[in-house]
Amino acid sequence: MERLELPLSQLHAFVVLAEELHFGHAAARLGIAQPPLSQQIRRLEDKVGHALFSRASGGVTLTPAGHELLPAARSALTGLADGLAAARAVGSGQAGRLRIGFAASLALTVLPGLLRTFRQRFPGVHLDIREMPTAPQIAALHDRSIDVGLLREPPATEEELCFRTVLSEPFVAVLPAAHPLAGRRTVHLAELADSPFVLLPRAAGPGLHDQITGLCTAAGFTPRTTQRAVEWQTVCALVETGLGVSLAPAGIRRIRLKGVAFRRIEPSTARTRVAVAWRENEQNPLVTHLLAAVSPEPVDRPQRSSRSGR
Amino acid sequence: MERLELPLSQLHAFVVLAEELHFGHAAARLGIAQPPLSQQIRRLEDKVGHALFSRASGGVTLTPAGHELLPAARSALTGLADGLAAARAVGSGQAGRLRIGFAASLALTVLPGLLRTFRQRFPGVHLDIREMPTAPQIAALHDRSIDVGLLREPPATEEELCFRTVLSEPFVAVLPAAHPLAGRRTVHLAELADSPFVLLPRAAGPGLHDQITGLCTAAGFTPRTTQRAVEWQTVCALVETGLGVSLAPAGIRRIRLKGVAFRRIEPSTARTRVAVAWRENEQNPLVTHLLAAVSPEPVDRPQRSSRSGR
DNA sequence: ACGCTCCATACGCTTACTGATATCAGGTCA
DNA sequence: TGACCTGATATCAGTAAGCGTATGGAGCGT
Repeated sequence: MERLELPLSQLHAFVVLAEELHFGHAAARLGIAQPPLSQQIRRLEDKVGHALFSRASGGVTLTPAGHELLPAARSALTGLADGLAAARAVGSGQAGRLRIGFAASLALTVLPGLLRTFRQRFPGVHLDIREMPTAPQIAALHDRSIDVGLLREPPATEEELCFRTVLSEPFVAVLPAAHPLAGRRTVHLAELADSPFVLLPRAAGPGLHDQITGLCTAAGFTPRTTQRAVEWQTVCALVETGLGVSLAPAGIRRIRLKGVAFRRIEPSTARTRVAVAWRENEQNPLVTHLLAAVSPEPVDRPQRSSRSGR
Repeated sequence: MERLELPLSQLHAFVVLAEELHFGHAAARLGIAQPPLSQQIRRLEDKVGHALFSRASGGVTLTPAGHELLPAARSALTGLADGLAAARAVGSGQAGRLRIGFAASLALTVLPGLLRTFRQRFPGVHLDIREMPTAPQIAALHDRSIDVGLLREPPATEEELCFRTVLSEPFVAVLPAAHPLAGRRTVHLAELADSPFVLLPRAAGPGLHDQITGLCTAAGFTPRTTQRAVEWQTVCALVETGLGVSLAPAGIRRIRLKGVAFRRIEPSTARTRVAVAWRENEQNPLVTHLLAAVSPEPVDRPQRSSRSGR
């Protein structure tokens, strides 16, 4: 690609003149006087090395060379304008692509609302949503295969990544309706020591799993896991059939099953944190927009609930 | 199409930097120092309104906006370079299209050589060759449906058209080998008065037809046309079978048939002129090139045969 | 801590593009 | 022939882009 010194204004003048075939009218359309237009065309012709217009008496005409250049000039101008507009749209976050990883346990709680909010605000953005456990999310953020992660129990410190807590959920006990404790409003964790547990496989979310078993250990027992399921809905279904009890983030209440009761846990200090994660120095403005969408205060509401975490 | 002030040099710098992802290397490839390159990119980013590169430590990267702009910039640059090259080619007459009309009687004489010469010199040019009588050629030149005409007996004066005589051909008598005059080297026109004539229909070339009959009239007789044929080859074939004699431009000798003899005519001043015709103020350089190709002196031969006509 | 790489910034200079006004030249038409 | 429209030319000035050299500052490795 050799050096081509060529102001686009000249191409623009050329295209307009090719359309008008009249120097005066073209100059008026360009908002300049006629002599400058003559100069523009002349300069362009000098660069091409041949006449682009024939100024014979009786009217201005395109020469064959001009006819040849016209489509290239036109497509360059429009293509460039479009490309510029597209780049601006992407740059301002009105368009583009955002790849989001999310923990399975959030599919029913924070994720739907977040997506709805974001899609409303940025309809032009293509969202790539993929379910993945916390650790793979961290890895995916590092190798740039996702842009934002929605995960539980963020690691305290991670190089080049930022985290922000979105939600701090208490735990609830998941009990079959027939369970003796289901009549109570609050359940002490230790009271579940003898019940068989239904949990997610540890691999599906090691952080949350370890936290749950850690809570049990703190309450003085080791949970006896009789059954595992890969989704919370299945867990609830299994609990409903009386296969056992479970311990889950409060967001799970969204799953409404008749034979299942959700009860508050003591000690109530046990909480699981949901966080968004992203790369430091992220250049994609969509990430910033998503962070705004995920924040507890919607942008369009003036009030400040002062619940923002950092 | 709004005003977009955007030097192509910046786009070029952008594309090169996007390929190199290294300011120093890109600047070297562009043949400038590094600071100017930084300025170029910065100016372009200012115009776009967003960063196109991420200059994080560890390397330069394209931002999503830059990624969006890159293909548009690339295609604009290459498209423009191609368009410019094509326009130059057309402008210099190395490419393009040339529409040529030719009289039927030239199909075997000047036309083949002319086309061969021109094709050799300008292989990139597309030639549109169409057979048409003289008068339609004049009309076609006026309404711009052909660019060059090859015709016989050009009108003495014609508005906005130029003519140049290419060839001044004597006439020859076309005789069957068995004809009593075939043994002579030269034939007096009047001697053909009693022979039936084979001619082309007048409509196929009124100028030449009228000249032939005019010659006969000048020699004191009116040719008795017993047969007409639309091509000179057919005329010769008919002559060969003894159906009659004919009068034709000397170029017809190219048609070699055993039973046909071509003999010089007296008076030898009778000649038919072949001319090229083109529009005054023609902007297509191919026309000029064709005129050069049609001229008696080939450009690459230093010798001058001084036969050029005007 | 030092030096190295890499990019950004500051400064000064030159170029040339861009625009306007005024004027000229060629053609057409009344 | 003179009014008029066409586009070209001449001249001038303002602006901005382009370059180079010199320098600054951040990050990284030894």
